[in-house]
Parts: sequence; structure tokens; C-alpha cells
Amino acid sequence: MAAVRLKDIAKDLGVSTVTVSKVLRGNPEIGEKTRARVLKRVRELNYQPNMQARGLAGGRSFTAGLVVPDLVHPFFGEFAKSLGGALRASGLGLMLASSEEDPEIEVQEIRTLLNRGVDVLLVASCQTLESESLFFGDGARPLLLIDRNFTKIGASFVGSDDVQVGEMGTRHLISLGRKHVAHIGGQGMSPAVDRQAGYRKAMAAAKIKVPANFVVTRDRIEESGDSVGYYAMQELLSQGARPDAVFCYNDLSALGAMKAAMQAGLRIPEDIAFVGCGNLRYAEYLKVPLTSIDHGTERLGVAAANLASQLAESPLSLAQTVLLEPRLMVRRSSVAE
Amino acid sequence: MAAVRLKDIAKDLGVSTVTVSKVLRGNPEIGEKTRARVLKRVRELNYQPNMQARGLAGGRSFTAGLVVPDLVHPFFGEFAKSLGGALRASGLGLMLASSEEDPEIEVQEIRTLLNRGVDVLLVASCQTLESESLFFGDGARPLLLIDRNFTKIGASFVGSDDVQVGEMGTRHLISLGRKHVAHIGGQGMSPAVDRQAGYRKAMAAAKIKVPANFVVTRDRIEESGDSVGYYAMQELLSQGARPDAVFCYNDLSALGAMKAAMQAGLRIPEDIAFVGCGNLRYAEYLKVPLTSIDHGTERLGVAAANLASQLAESPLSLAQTVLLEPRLMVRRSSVAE
DNA sequence: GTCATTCGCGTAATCGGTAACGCAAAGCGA
DNA sequence: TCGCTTTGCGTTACCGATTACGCGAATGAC
Repeated sequence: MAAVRLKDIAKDLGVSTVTVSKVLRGNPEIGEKTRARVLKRVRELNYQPNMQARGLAGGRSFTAGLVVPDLVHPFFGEFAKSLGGALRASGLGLMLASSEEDPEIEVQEIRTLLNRGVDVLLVASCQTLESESLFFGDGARPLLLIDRNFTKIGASFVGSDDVQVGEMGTRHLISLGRKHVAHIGGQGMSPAVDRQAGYRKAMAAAKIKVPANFVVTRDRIEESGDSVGYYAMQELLSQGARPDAVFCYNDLSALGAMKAAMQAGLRIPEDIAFVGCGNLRYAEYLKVPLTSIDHGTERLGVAAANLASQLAESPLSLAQTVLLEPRLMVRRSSVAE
Repeated sequence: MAAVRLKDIAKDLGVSTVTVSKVLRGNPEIGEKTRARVLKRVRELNYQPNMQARGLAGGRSFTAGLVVPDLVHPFFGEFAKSLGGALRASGLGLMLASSEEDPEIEVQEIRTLLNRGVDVLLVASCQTLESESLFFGDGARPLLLIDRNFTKIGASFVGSDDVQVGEMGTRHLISLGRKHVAHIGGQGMSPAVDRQAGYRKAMAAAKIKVPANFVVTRDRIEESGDSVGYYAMQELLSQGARPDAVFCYNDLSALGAMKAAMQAGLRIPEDIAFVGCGNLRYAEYLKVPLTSIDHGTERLGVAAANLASQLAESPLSLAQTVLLEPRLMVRRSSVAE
């Protein structure tokens, strides 16, 4: 069952390979009769074009490359899934790489993907905002940033409106009558910065002053998973003025924070309410179901796929930005049953 | 910053492209002096080989293809992550496709991956065992089955020893003094079959008869997520003889089953104990932390990557089977604190 | 000092497909 | 019927690499 090539079909029919190629490519200069014969034989032999050769000759590989920091992170998993499906519908394959949250691996993976000839590069970068000047592809292929934006680069972007995310979560807590809303934040990336900005915006709109020690950010390098939130919460609690609500940068940190709060004997949500971001699956099975902000990850994937296939076809088209509206999912961590 | 090609380096140095290629390939027939000059220039220009061309000429693409049923499923997410990292270490890229649990899409994705010239194909198939004769690649590329085995095909396999998984979970429940251990099973795939076999083996070893209505399997098609377990548990409870323990096919079904049990007023684990499979993340944050069997997903990924890179290098080597030992993670769903 | 090796590198063909051009036959108007 | 445009398909070159071979020069044996 060796692969059947263009040449085989051509020889079979007594035509040239070019003719067959033209038929498959939809070139109108081939006569109806020949076209029909070719198409028939193509189906009979179940011909499948060799994409490597096609890529070499045509300068396109019909493949998109995706670099994510961590495939296990529910957001990126869902995103990759949704993206892959939508890309397939556009005839694009997906090459996947994980940077393991390491900027150097990220650069390496990007290089590898480019060498493999991807038509468009999607990156959820783990570079910090300061390193904006760093290597981001070779400029020859369109770049599409995911979730984390680097405005100075001028690349396309698909993600959530994170300022709104921050506002929405914080406003929810305020609307519940909480006056002492703290924030456990992330570091370096645009979502972290923007969500904190949204938090401050909502607080300002409600005319509530934000005490300096109410915003805690911890370096993600030294800690992993939920421990960031855990230690951040301990830090908050060790201070005099205790918050009655916390808006957390993401769900995992919210989990850690809730753990620390419960260990300190606080009741959720009576004594202290929590809001996370990401709306991770199983959120409803948790000990305390978590109120969270949903990014509409599937829609993000579809939007990214659309933009990607457009960029793959016309690499020189202008950079575009797609921002999706977040949605608040209210659960027990903020509202008692 | 257009891509630098072999030809550019060659022209620069006044040698032929073949010479450069030979140097990079480690061919010993090139003199020390030339070799040094070439390597120097290669580094200066930061030359990156075009993998498409390399693949065309050499018949290898240095790429592995992976087809999973659902990237969001924690097992496959973790597996893909681990696999990708380990493959990278072997110089292989990863092309990812998701079949969405649809056998037809699966076949389509496999075709696509083969057209793209992957050197080896890894598939966690969603075909049922009966459809073994179905299309599984073209036979020209080595096939590596993941998690779900099809013994008749004679392909390589990497997965858990699922009979042992079933035994281990069931034995744990029996060792806790439970006499009425039921089983909520999956359908069609080898893990489901094997785990049920393990369950029966453990029951037989303890000389406990398995009532016919103590084994419930439901068709996964009509239901999704945890609802399988939910309805299965209701089915179990609606019968006269009530179990005091349930060994579940996977964690999600265990979650659903526990939900149904709690709704029926049963206390976990006092009245009824549960064991799941998969040891999904967040298991410890659950309302009732779930005792589960860990597959060592990361190790599976690494093992698969090793085998895959070996198969990619010598496609004709014999099919191999790698079975990893499962580990029991005891939590509150089976043992009170 | 010859002849046979080895060494070191280049030439040509190939992988499977695509794009630019060429060219014969058919169509058409006058 | 002559000449000009289409129509329909084939030739050639090329994408960027690799492998098989060829050949001149340096090397060594005698």
C-alpha cells in the first residue's frame, strides 16, 4: 500500500504530472474530458498529496504552529482542542509545542516550528513584558499572539478583554456589599497587568481606596500550581487589615488562597468571598464551588483559527486584534446558597 | 531576515552545497579545515535547515503524529505534554490532532498526518474493539497505540496494565472490609474490558460472588462527562441489593456516581466507598477527595516518546509493548480521615 | 619515479509537487 | 484559404535538501 504519487496517476492515464496537478489545483485550462478522467482515477487510487513536497514547491505547508506554556493548564488544553478542530475545517494542520513556561525553550520551539515551515505561528508567550524585544519568529511568517499580548510588537492578537475581566470580577464582589476587596495578582504578562488595572478601575468607580498591602503579587518562578495563591493569602492574612473578599488572578491561585483562608478558620463566603478567572472544569465539584470568570475558551480557539487561516493565506495582511467578552459564573465561593 | 539556506553558506565559502550538507551530517570525508570553516559560518549565520526539504529528500520528517480523542481530558493533556517534551529531546516535532471521539474523524486525521509525512503515528484510538479491521495508517509508517490496545493489529503499545488497575482498585476496597463491591464500567475499549476483568479477578481471589446486576456499563455515546457515572449509580441504587463500595472505570464516572450517591442520602465513605481511575488533578480539592489509581501519565509519555523515536529511526523494528505499573492514591472517598 | 590508493570535494540525479512558459491543434473571422 | 487567437496540454526549471557516484590531487609503497 505504498503511497500513490501524482506521477503514478499521470502514467496511468498517459498524461503529464503537471496536468494532474492542474486538475487537482482547479486550474481551468484543462479540458472537461481529461479533467473527468483524472478525477476518476484520483478517487479510485485514493490519492493523497504529499504535503511536504507541496510545501517545498509552493512555499506553503498548510500547517499552523502553536506554542503554549503548558498543555495541562485547562485553558491551553481547551484552547488547543478548539483551535485544532477549527483549523482542520480550514484545511490547516496543527504542530504543537510546549514551552514549559521557559522563555528559552519557547524561542527554541518557535525556531523549530519555523524550520518545519509552518504558515502561521500562534504563540501564548511566557516572555515577560520587559523582554518585548526578544526573538518572535523571523518576521517572514505572520505571528498571532494568544492570551498574552505584546502591544509593541504590533502582531495580531486573540484574547480576552482582561481589563474588563478584572472589572467584572471586582464589581461582582463590590455589588455583594464587600468593602475590603483585595487582589492576588500574577506577574509579568499582559493579562495579569490588565486584570489588576481592571480591579483598580472597579474599585475607583466604587470610590473605594485600595490599601497598598491589598494587592499581592508573587513571583511565579519559585512556586507552582496553587501554592502561589496559598502563600499570597497567608501574606494578606498576616497583615492587620483583613479583606472580606479577594479577586484572584486565576482559578488555581484562588484554590490556594481558599485553602489558606480555610486553614485560618475563615468561612467562605460568609467571612471572605473569592472570585477566580478561567472557569476551570470541575469548578463545580470543588469543596467550595468557585465563582469564576469564563474566557469563552472555545470561541477564542475558533476566532484564532479563523484569523490564523486568513493570515496563512495572505501573510502580508494587517495585524488584527480580537478581544472576546468574558462572562461571570457565580458559585458558592462568593454567594452562599 | 529571510531564511538562510545551504546554498547561501556554500556560495559564501566558495564550496558546494553538498560539502556543507556533508559537514552538517557528520560525514567524515570532509577535511578538517573545510569542516571548521563551514561550521563557523553556519553558526554565524545561524543556519536552520529546512525540514520540509530534508524530509522530502531523506524520506524522514523528524516529526511524530499524535491523535487523541480529546485533548481536554486530563489524561491526554498530560500525556501530550509529556510526550511533546520527550520527543523534543529526541529531535522530533509533534503534530497533534484530536478525533473528538469520532471514529471517522480519527481516520481522516490519521490520513492527514500521514500525508504530512510523519515518521511515526501515535494513536489513542476511539474505535471500538470490534472495528479492529478498520483503517489504521498505511502500514508504511510504524504505528504506536496509546492507552487503548488492539491486540489483533500487532502494533506497538504503550499503556497501563489495566487488568492490574482493576485488581488494585477492587482489592483496596475489599481490604477495607467491603463485601459488596460493584463496578461501573466503560465500554468498547481495551482499558474498560481489562479493568472489568481485573475487578472480577480480585473478587474471585477474595471468593466473593459478583451478582449480575453489580456490573453496570452504559453507552458512552448518549451521555457525556460525569453523567455516565451518575446514571449508572442511579441504576445500581434502584436495585434491591445495595453495594457498599464501587470501583469506577474512571474518575469522571466516579464523580458522577458520588453525586448520585450523595443525593440518595448516602455518606461517603461510611455507607459507600469509591475508587476511580486516572488520578485527575484537582482530585484533592474535590468535595470528597477521590481515591484513584494513577497511571503515571508522565512516565507513559516518556516511554511512548522513547519507543516512538526508536520506531521513527528503524521503522521495521519489531512491535513492542510497554506496560506501566499503576499506583493507588488513597483519599477520603474510600477511607475516612 | 611510477602506479595504486586514499582523501577531499564537486556533479548529477532524486524526492513529489508547482509555476512559468512553449507550442501544436483547433476555432474563427475575413 | 490564410493568419490570428484560444484552448489544452507538455517541457523545463525550481523549491532545499540528500545520496550515489566521479574525478583530480596528494599520499604512500616499491
